[in-house]
Amino acid sequence: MTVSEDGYSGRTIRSVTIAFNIIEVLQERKHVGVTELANELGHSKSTIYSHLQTLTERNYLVQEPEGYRLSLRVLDIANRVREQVGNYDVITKEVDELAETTGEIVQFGIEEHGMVSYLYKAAGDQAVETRSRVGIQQPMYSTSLGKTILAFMPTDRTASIVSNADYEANTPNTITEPAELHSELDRIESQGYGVDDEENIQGLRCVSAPVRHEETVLGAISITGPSSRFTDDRIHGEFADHVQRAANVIELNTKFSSTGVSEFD
Amino acid sequence: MTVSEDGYSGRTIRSVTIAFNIIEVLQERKHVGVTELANELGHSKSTIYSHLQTLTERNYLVQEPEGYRLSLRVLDIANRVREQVGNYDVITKEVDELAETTGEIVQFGIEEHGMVSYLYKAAGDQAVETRSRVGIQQPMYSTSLGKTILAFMPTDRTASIVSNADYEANTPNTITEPAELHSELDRIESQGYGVDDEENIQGLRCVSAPVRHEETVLGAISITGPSSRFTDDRIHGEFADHVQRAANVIELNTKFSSTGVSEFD
DNA sequence: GAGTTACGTTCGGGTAGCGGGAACGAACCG
DNA sequence: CGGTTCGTTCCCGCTACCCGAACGTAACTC
Repeated sequence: MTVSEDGYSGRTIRSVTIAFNIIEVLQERKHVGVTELANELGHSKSTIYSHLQTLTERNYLVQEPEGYRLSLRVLDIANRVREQVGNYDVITKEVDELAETTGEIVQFGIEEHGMVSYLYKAAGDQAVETRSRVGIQQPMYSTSLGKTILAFMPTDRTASIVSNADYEANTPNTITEPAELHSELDRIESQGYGVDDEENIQGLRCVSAPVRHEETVLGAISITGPSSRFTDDRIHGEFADHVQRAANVIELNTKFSSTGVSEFD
Repeated sequence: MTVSEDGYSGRTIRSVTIAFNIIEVLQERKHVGVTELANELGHSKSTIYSHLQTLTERNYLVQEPEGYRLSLRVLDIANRVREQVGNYDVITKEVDELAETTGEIVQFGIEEHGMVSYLYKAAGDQAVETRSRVGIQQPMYSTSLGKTILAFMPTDRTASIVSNADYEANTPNTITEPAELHSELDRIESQGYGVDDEENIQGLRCVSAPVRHEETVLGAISITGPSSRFTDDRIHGEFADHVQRAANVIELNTKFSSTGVSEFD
């Protein structure tokens, strides 16, 4: 199968766009009414109404006296998605344990669409706030998870992502040059783990280790915390050890539950 | 706001239907290709292709060499939905504890669309298999959760659901008569908990208690297990106590996080 | 209780946005 | 190298969709 490069020429379907606009508003606010949505999304009430009917009939929405709201159906889909990803149970176990022992934020991320998506997150008792949340995306080049995944991907995929990213400096430390990124990736590949030194958020440092499978990476696990607690010594010492050990456990326990048979030549 | 009765006259939108058909196929199988989907759903490849583009652009799908797959974005939506429901954390805590102490299946359900939707489920170490799963729906009249919720709802809503349900006997014990159901609901209301005596699945019995808030019900919590272990004595004794206590804890901890202000007359 | 406002819902028409079919290019096979 | 199968593209025609306007109803005001 061929995977098209970026730049969508295929048409995007208007009605579907509207439907998901509605769903995204409903993510933010629990109950929304027809008129409210119509104003917000710039469509007529009748249009919105038809969409709401469709979504309700399909059981993605529920109509209540206060307005429409997302139904629990989404939870079912989410569970299926979790099941589809490598060994979700092992991942949560390792992440939870690491969060408990270190007291910091521990996350597991995978690559999607040239960005990092967070699959699971646990916060230890000293954990600071971050902008990440399960299911959302962040750039590859400015996070330790992203860089670590990039470093262990097949080289062509890495190259494609590195060259197609639009770099934006979140902090003075953010890497915004493909060349610089490539050499950073080489360093990560040889040392076996990646570090984010306030490149994504000022004051926060992270360490990540990859979970590898055959020729590619399933994802990576990271510890995040304030620079005050994340000294060079600890980062390259205990923290690097921790993430690498956890990544290893996940690797060993992950009987890659892919449906597709891996193709050998 | 007026809430329309069943019987959709509003139009349902074809493209949205197709989009969700795709998503539902992707729930079952991790990776699916264009041609495969086109055949399965009875549309041309170009149609499917446009939809896939739209969904991918919106980040609900990811394109991989093996085909398209659902992205982690869904997990974010699911988390939001959980946050929107009353106090999710308390509910999981109580359900987990009850599953641990009893060893059986414990579930929390709410009413949606005249059916029971499962919000959370935990299995104790002796737990048997059931057909329920988080996010899916089951009839109100044949489950203890459903009957219990019905019993404590505002009477007009109860009446509407009871009369609009299409009754189907899953087992010889299933209640299929509105009149009979109403008297069962009265019994549940007066005794404070509901029982399912092999009405939904042969060999399984359940006990449920309602979580009430002001004039209505937020949901109900239930214990499920094999009739062999669920004798009349235990059901009306320890099990009824357990669910009622847990429901009570949830009630007390639930600062109803509704956005809408409840209307008093 | 009339008048007002705001809501969800219904209906029909005109148009552009979709769905279909066919063709292209790229992999992969023997 | 011919055959197959995949994803992708393109264009044409029709229909399904979006809009606007009207309706019904609940709630609130004075």
